[in-house]
Amino acid sequence: MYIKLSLMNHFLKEFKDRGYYYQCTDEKALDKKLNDQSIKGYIGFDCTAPSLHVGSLLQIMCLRLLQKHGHKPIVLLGGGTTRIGDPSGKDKTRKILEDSEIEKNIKSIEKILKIFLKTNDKKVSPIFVNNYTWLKNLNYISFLRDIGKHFTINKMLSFDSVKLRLEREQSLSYMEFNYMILQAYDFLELNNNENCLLQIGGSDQWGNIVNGVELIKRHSSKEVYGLTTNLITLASGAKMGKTESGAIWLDKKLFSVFDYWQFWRNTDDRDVLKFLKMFTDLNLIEINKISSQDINHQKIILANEATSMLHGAEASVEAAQIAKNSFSENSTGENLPGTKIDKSNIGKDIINLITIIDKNLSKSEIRRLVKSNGIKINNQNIDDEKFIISKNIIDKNKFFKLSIGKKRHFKIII
RNA sequence: GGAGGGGUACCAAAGCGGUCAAAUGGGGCGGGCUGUAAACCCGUUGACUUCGGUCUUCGAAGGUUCGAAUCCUUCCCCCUCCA
Repeated sequence: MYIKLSLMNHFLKEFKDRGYYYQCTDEKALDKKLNDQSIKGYIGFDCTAPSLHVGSLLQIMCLRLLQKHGHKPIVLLGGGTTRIGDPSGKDKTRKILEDSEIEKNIKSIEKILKIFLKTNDKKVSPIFVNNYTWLKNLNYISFLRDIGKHFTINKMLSFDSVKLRLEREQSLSYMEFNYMILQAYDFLELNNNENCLLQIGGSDQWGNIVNGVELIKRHSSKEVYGLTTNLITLASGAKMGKTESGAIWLDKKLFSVFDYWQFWRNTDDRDVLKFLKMFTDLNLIEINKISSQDINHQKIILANEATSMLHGAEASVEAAQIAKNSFSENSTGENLPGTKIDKSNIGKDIINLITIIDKNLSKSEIRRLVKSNGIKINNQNIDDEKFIISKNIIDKNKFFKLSIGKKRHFKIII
């Protein structure tokens, strides 16, 4: 009995200690609820993108934390609401996706979430729902009578997502205007069907979440809770999860394991402790100990933890090994993931070769790289743009190492 | 509806007949220093190039001119103030 209680206990405390907490509809009541019983809590995921990226990782960590404390996470995939588009924080109506695309997105997003929420404990195994299943069949008249009557336009107009749009005189379609009602209805639906008592979301979701809580109070006279997470601010002021070169995807098809590991390894010194707390399973006492160690060591721990959580321990170790090898001076590149090229490429010059390796680089850019000592073959600087890929550079194992800048290394297999 | 201001490269913002592939800042990229960090310093930042140049860019389409981002016409889109 004692053990069971302690497992459930202090979800909110840890939620705060890890730096997730932003606000809560009724903190005391929720804390009591969470400590008294195992509940179900949900987070909704938008299905606009082909996968999830690091920007959604905090929400995923919240669901994991629920599990850790003996609560059951519900993943709501916004198959229905994605067809409408959340106006929060957006100036313009988003382009509406094709149904087939949304379905495809849902599948790959679900796949990622299943990795993070995998557990042998049935009591906390995740429930996946798609709000399209209930939204698609809504009857307009009865919806307006049952649900619509609980919303006043006066109040709806006061929400930031709506207000900001109107203030800037940017059009807000009636369709989008309904988004918040649908999200509130989702909560009601989950409360009815699953007895879900909690919705978690980013701080920008506060308005939508509160709507759900209030709808349930009015419609079903039941008390449920909303909890929001901090917006992550990086030391550099940039947005978490997006880099110049694009999003940090959680799908290895879109963003390789090695790059993912590197992403964490390259964390700004000032963000390391924050990230260890937010994005690893290490307990806080342990993190505290780690934080006094060498900063680079801390980053490696962060990278290992974050990568193995998503891609598995084995892949993480491999990535760490590749990193170790590729950043040591005399690495032959043997351990790098290989890129195969056709042997007809022997005899081509360096410019044309790199065109094949990175299709985003233009020939002018490659020329510039060569001129500014940015290209290496087998750790040798290439300063002639007419350098020909000849047989002499190829190792007996039929590969050579190509480096673009200091951080991008390729094992080119012929 | 009335009056005015504006759309320039990834972003912000100068240029307002030739010397403009377009100042400056931010961002990016490469190099240096270091620790695969930050800060800082240097270089670079349309494409193609036989490195001589060539081609495409300043909201869109036309026009004037030897010559236009710059002048004219039409159109599209934004913003501010008044009603």
